[in-house]
Amino acid sequence: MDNRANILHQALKLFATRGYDAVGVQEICDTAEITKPTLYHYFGSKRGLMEALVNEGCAVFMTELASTIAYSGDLPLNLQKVVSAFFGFATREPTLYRLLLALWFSPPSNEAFGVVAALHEKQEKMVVEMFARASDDHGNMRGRERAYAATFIGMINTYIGLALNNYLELKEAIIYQAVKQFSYGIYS
Amino acid sequence: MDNRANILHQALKLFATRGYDAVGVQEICDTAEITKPTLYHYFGSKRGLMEALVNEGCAVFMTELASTIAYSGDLPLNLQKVVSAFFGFATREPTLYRLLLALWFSPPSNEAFGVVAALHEKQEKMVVEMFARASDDHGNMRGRERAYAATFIGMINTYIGLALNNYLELKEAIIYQAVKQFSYGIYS
DNA sequence: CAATTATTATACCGATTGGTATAATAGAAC
DNA sequence: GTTCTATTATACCAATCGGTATAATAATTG
Repeated sequence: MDNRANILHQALKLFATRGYDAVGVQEICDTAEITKPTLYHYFGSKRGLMEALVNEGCAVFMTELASTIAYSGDLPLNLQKVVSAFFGFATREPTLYRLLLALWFSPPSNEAFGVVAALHEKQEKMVVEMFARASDDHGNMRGRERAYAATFIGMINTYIGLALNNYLELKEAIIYQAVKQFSYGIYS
Repeated sequence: MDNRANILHQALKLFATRGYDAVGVQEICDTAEITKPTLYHYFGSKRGLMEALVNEGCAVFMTELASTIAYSGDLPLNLQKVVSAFFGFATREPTLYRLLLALWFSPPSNEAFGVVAALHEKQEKMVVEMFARASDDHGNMRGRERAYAATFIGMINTYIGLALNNYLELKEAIIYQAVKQFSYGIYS
């Protein structure tokens, strides 16, 4: 048995369903059928466990996202690729994404917030950069790159949140709808 | 000094900035300069304190919201009124709204989630009802009232979340933008 | 003033929090 | 067979968790 992977797996389930603060280290150990020193041997601290969880779980998606933001001269196509990458990740890893969403809206002073804050900063920087390059073709966008990026990511997360609560499915049609809807806000 | 009101005030600040789970009852008492039996005399439990906080803080807004959903025959006007009510509430009570947002995305098994779940259900029911009446005039909407309501509220909360993090200001123009943006998703 | 009521302070409850010191055990290399 | 290293188990730490029993105090009423 791979204890490390098992700890990560059980911790993710517990954190996602009950919250980072509400789950104690002891409970994680009991669920994974190991003891506390074992957990601390692998991760050093509860926060270290959380960091491993988030970073290793998002690594593939982050490189995937990086490749979608290269501006191609066709902004709608870029937007569509970004939305598709987010939706795909949320579909593949719904439990992890639920945890990320909860932490994103948790108070900044919360220990677990710091872990995902860096992640979201990277995401935002990527999307900001995409809009910055697009504003070479669309001059009226210049100066609003940051607001656009935040609104765009916010809308994506709204759709994902609804999907996680079974209000809708993240099918192809929703991708187009999201892009169109957002684009309308820009070109208005 | 009104101890009850003071406890509510201090608890709101602590919960909003550090999270419901992360704040202990003792800390609330210390901040409000009272003792634990006093707090339990007024609110019975930590959850009871939370309920009083949310219910009393949202009472005015909820009745306000109820008056905006009476369908007037002009859907865009209705949508605008609803958005305006939400934005107004979030502007008047940013700390409370930050707390509500965090709890809305917290795991359902979390104690504090239950407190706001009822509130959000009421909000959703109101908006669903509005869309249901509007679908008498707009037949192509029928059957999607619940999805529309969730998307609409989700978009509103996205804008409020961005405003709370200083990405934008909830001015009049944003209300129109939100309504237009959402409407475009419907009539597409 | 005496009696009643509302509110408060002190001290405590068992359980749990994140984290660790120490030593026993398992496996591999020589 | 012995030594070395990686991993594990037992037991513990002070601090805090939500909640409460008991009794002193303050304000109100008769």
